[in-house]
Amino acid sequence: MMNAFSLTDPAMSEKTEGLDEWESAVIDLFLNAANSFGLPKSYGQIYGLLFCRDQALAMDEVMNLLKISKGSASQGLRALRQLGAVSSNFAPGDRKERFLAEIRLRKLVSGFLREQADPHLEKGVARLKQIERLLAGSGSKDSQIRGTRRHEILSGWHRQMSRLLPWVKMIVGKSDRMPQKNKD
Amino acid sequence: MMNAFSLTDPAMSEKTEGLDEWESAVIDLFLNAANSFGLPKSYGQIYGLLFCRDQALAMDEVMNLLKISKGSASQGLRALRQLGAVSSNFAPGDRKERFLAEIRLRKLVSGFLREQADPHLEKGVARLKQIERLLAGSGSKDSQIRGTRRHEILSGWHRQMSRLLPWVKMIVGKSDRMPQKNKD
DNA sequence: CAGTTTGTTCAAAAAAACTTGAACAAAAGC
DNA sequence: GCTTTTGTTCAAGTTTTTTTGAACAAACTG
Repeated sequence: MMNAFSLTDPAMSEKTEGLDEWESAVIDLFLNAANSFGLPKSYGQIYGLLFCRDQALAMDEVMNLLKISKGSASQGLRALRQLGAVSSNFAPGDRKERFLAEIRLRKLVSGFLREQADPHLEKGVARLKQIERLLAGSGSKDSQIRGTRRHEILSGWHRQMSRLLPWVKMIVGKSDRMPQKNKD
Repeated sequence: MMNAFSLTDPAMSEKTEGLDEWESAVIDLFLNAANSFGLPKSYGQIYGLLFCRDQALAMDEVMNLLKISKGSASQGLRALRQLGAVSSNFAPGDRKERFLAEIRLRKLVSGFLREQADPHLEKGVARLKQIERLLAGSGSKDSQIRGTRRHEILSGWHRQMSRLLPWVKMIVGKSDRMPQKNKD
């Protein structure tokens, strides 16, 4: 139950034990991608590892392969599941929860938008209302007119962004299916 | 973090001297937005301030109104110009460079994508090539097959993201013009 | 039930990102 | 040329975010 395959060179196995070179490169790719999306590096590493594997991995395997702490693994896996980027199976007769990467881009994008973009749009509504409220307060007549214009501009932006998101999901959804395996 | 705006308290007006309440709220909105986009807070503040104003502001005015350092103001304004989010005019007979916010959403979005998304896509090509190279290296036959599949998936994602960006620019561009003034 | 395995939480440590301000350069005025 | 104004750079300081690991809880086992 411990490992899937043995390494050819025991001397090199200390550093990236259990990971092939290409896997390390993929993990590093996702590490950087996570950073760009404003997510912790460890989330990217975890996703990258699962992305490489056909078999679902348990938390301790993730910890050991990536050499990250229990806390990071636990929090990372939870957040990724929340984002819809990994799913978990409780294999029958096994106590461990095992994790698998979601590889359909459409799902990844829509999960990300749902968790990151949608909340911001909602908060935006509240902020616009607050600005509207403040407009009546202090300030010269001139400032109030200017403020009203700015409020209108921001409202327009908000409307446009709200319209954009469904399109993004749609466009990415098109032809999401990969050449080979279709796990849908 | 020293955010915020004083609510109806004249005693606190020292802090946000020169800013109306609604302006502070707008600046705070952009501060948060910048954070969400992975940009430093100060960039958001600077853009927010310029967004509020009809007149172009000089760097020292930005510094004083926002109470930020010279370094932040200088770097922030430069980065924002690079993003196409602010433009600068050298008023004739004036030594100071003065800055104005770009308020066309289309321009903001395309600038952001150009500076942030496009470079990542380019780097992605290089990374995919690197993975391809590593695939031939160490690893069992089984791992190589798996790696090849993953490489194909990533290539597909890359293609899709490349297709998406032009659409985003187009969709946001549509009806960018605001109800009132048309500055195009 | 006592012992073991599995997973969560959170305070403290470490790392990363941002801001500051003083030294420096560039250009204009005198 | 010398001084003043304007803007840049970057090392050091500050703040924020992320990671760690030990204590805790929950669930299974025998």
